[in-house]
Amino acid sequence: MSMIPEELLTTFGARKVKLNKDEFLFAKDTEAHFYYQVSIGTIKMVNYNYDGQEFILGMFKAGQSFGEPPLFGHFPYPANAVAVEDCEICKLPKDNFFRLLEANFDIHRKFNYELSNRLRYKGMILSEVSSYPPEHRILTLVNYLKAMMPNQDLFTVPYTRQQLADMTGLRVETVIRTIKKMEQEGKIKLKSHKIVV
Amino acid sequence: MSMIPEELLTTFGARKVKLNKDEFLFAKDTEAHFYYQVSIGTIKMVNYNYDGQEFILGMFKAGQSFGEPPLFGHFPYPANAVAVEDCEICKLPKDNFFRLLEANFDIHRKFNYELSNRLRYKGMILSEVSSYPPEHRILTLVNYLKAMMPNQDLFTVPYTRQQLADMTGLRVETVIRTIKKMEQEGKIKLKSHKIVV
DNA sequence: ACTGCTATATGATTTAGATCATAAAACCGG
DNA sequence: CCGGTTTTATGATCTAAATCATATAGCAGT
Repeated sequence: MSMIPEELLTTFGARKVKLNKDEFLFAKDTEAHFYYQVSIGTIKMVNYNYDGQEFILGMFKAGQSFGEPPLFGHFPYPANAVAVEDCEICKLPKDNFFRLLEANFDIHRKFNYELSNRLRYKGMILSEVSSYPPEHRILTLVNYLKAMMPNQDLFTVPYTRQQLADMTGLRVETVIRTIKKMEQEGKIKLKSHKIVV
Repeated sequence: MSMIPEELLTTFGARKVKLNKDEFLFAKDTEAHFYYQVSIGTIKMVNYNYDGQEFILGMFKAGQSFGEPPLFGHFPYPANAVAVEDCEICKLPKDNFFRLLEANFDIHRKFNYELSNRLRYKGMILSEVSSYPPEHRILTLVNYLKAMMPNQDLFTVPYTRQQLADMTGLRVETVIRTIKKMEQEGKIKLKSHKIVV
């Protein structure tokens, strides 16, 4: 389930760091020195524009890694990593990470898989944001989120309307109104305000 | 310069296919069976929405590969591959491609690099499309395109206003007006209608 | 149960960019 | 050089979603 088993990370010299909600782990445009993997909590990769509007490029939960593209691609961080809730993160120095990869071909392959799937997500969202109305954007995102879940029965979207807005390039009010409308039209179901698919 | 040297591709059984301008190489939502690399011409990865509006997810020229994420990530094509001009494409069956990768660790690494950089591009465009006005979007795209060029002197943006619109989620008219305004304000230079940076 | 904070809700107003319509350049093949 | 296609250009109008302004509901901690 984990991108890299924690024991293996420890063997290669990983440390754990704790973050409080809303704390930054690293900032956009800085250099990447570590491999990171969520142990507990949720991390978001996020960009802020001039007037503080957020755009969430990805959400990462227990077992998932994030912020590796700058390690592979040799460029500064394209976004900020921020704790959505209190977190515990495994942190492995870059060099050790590459040593670990060399020694574990299967894991190296796993990163190809992971990066490709992130490209898929970004391409999908990009097509949505560029030319589809709010309803379509939200439905596409929700369906994707559900499809990502191993367990295929009822799935409750674990995000607030603000977060959904920040993931789809919409404003909160628009998301609130759109979700309400869709519920009234029977296009989606809500359970204590959360979308259930 | 090439993602994979053509001789090596040939050794592993690659064939060449020719495409006329506007011809499709593969369609969104179909299964991926081949590795593709541009030999001559330009391929665009593109999505069409209900009323035919395009969104260009990437442009690929001689030496560049495209459409590999579905091979690595085991999902159907998330977009269509269309010839922007007459093209010649190297085509290698999936299995042979993976055999080639196994035999060439350095090339495998190169794909990590390439995928990471595409993620960077998509993340950048995504942040732009979601919350920046036309002028900013166009400038960001243009600067990125220039930065990608090995030769760092004068760079002429090789795209039409329609293509720029399709890459930034804007409409042609908006791109035309914005470019004209930026030129008048001295923010960019034009040479026979093309942006020069 | 009360307080404070965060999330959801909803109406009124504004606006940037899409649309629509039409024209003039620029380019291209024969 | 001509006729056709593509690209660039520009004005007028429209509209969906952003913005602004409050309000209410929900929840977490004391």
